[in-house]
Amino acid sequence: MAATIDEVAKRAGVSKATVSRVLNDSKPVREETRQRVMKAIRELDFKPNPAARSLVYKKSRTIGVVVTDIANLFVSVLVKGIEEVAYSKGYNIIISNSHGSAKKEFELLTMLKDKRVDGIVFLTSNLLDEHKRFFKYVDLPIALVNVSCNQENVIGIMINNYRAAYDMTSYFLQKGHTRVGMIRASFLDQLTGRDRFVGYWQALKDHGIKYDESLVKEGSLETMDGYLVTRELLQETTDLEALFVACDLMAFGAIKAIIDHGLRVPEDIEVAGFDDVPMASFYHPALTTVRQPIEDMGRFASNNLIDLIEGEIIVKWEQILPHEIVYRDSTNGHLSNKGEEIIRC
Amino acid sequence: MAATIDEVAKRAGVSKATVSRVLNDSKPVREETRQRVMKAIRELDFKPNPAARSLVYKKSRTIGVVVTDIANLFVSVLVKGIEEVAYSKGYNIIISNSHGSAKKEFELLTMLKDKRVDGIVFLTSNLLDEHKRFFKYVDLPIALVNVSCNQENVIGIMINNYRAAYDMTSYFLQKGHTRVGMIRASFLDQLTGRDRFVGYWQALKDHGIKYDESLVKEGSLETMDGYLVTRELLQETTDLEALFVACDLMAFGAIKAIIDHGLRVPEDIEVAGFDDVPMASFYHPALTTVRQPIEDMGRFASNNLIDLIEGEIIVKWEQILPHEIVYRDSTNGHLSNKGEEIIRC
DNA sequence: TGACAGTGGGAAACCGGTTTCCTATAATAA
DNA sequence: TTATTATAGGAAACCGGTTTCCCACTGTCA
Repeated sequence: MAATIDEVAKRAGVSKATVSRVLNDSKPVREETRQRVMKAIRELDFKPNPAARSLVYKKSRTIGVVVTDIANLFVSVLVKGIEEVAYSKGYNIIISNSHGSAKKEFELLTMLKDKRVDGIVFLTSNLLDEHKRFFKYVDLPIALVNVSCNQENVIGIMINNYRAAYDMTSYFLQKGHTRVGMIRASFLDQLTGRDRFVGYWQALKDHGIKYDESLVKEGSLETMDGYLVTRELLQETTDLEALFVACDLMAFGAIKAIIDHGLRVPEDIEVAGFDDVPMASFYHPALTTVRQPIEDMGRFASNNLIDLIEGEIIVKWEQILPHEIVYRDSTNGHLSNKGEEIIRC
Repeated sequence: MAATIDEVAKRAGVSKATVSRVLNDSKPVREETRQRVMKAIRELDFKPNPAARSLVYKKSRTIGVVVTDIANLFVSVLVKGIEEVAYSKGYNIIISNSHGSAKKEFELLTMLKDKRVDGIVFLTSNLLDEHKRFFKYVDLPIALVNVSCNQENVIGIMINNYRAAYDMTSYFLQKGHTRVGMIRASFLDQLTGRDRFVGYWQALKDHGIKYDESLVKEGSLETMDGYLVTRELLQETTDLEALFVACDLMAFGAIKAIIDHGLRVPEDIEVAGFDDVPMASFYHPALTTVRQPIEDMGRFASNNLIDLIEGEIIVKWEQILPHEIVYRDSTNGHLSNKGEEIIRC
């Protein structure tokens, strides 16, 4: 259907080698000839077949993206950033969902390797040693989001999760709360989950508050789980003053659970989330949260990965992006209490 | 790096034609030979190069997905459905965002054609005649979501938007409300937007309520716009009793605006949305809404498109999926008032 | 005028598969 | 035993590009 280089060559009265030269200006071509070729290309609406090109170049100009669940707000915003940069650099992305299963993740990584993608952006909720071994096996440039992995050809993009959690918890403590709970990511989630939990733990310690295990619950990263787990927490505890939730989606569920339990946010219990997904400011009450530059994280992942693919020299194998804390109604605004306020960290 | 068919052939002591035959069992091969080849394939971890294959088959086993904004909840859930089916059938999807701009849409459709995708799933907020002409030009199987287009090689997947809007509006009217407003999709959005508006309009008419233009506002499909537009509406109107919003994301913004305006939902104003995005049941108050089977719509789009690509006979060029109405707190439950209740339509 | 370098462009090899065409051998029929 | 027919599998063409290799032609210098 589509025109081939041979047809262009014939129409322009040259060999296909010449057409190729014009296409990529890889070798000087006489101006008059170039014009003839260009004309033929235009007239036939010729576009080189990417499969044929990949075959010679041994590059597919495609990057694979493995995520836990594209329907998750954090993930889809991330993908948006990835896509934007990839597209602008002439790469395509192919997306696949692992549903958080490590088995599926390996399956997908293998599939992508077999599809000959040039590199992979990988978002997992739990980086295992097995993953690291696998990275060596697939032998492709890889960009990890939210995790780092000190390994050849693997770059990491993240924020300082520890610091963010520490600051958010400290904020509660500085307001004088002593019963501050946390909904953290379930145990499997080692990476960001652990850092955020440790930040919480350390802040308590530094403020001389004893860590109380009964105020900490674990959930997967979904709204439903935030709801269920918080309901449990409320049934077991009566003096909770503030709750730090490890991601916004769970925080929405947590707030809902608190209200359904007959308490008010922030009057009875203050709640803070993590991520600043697009909905956070429109939830009622508007959610105080740690703003991750999610879309930027996607852009960076894409950008650095493509640099790596194209053989640029990588100086920063680990990229820590700045985060902000956004104070909104769910914690009754900032200390100074002037409505939404953003603190850059 | 990766093994080629020649290496496999050499190792198995056969010609590459034979390896290919074993790979695709396209012609009988002696069992003993097949075993030898299989062994070589296993030992070299050989996977046929998809670029080389595409070149011969003139098929890329890739489908392009053009959406307005992947970070939108409706869209990402849709993509999830698309991906699931495509993956299970051995297709990859490549995603691109149009940001709702028709110019970008044409650019992307062209790009996908040039990339030699086998078909395209297309989600637009506004189907123009120019699009239809373009479909002819790209000459590829196309699946449209939320729109139909009576044209060769173009299939449509949608729900009965008119009916859903009609039912939802009637519900308000049956409760005795007479001042029922609507936030509809902005004018550009002809397709689903129009059907939903006409459903609202017709329901009013059938219940003998005069259509009042001042109760209808338009917004893009984002939360922020729902907020802004509702705020305007509230400033201009004092006797609003119920509000039907054309999509959940805008409905969240609308509820927020009502509360910020000092009124209560549902006590003062009842609000209903459209879509049933994952967050709807966890918003506070939980949102009454039309449940579109979004993920299923994605699955159907993917499935039917692949059938079309593979030359199956298509009987239903237009697929109307069933919708449901989910009654939740934002309208104070169903007529019978028994909490969340789902009516299948 | 002849030797030599520089330049434009064609022929052919190549990328890694699939498929057509054909031959050698085994199996069957006469 | 010979003629005929299947069957397995090799050689080569092909898909649509890029790149190497080489040659013809032009312009420069001796």
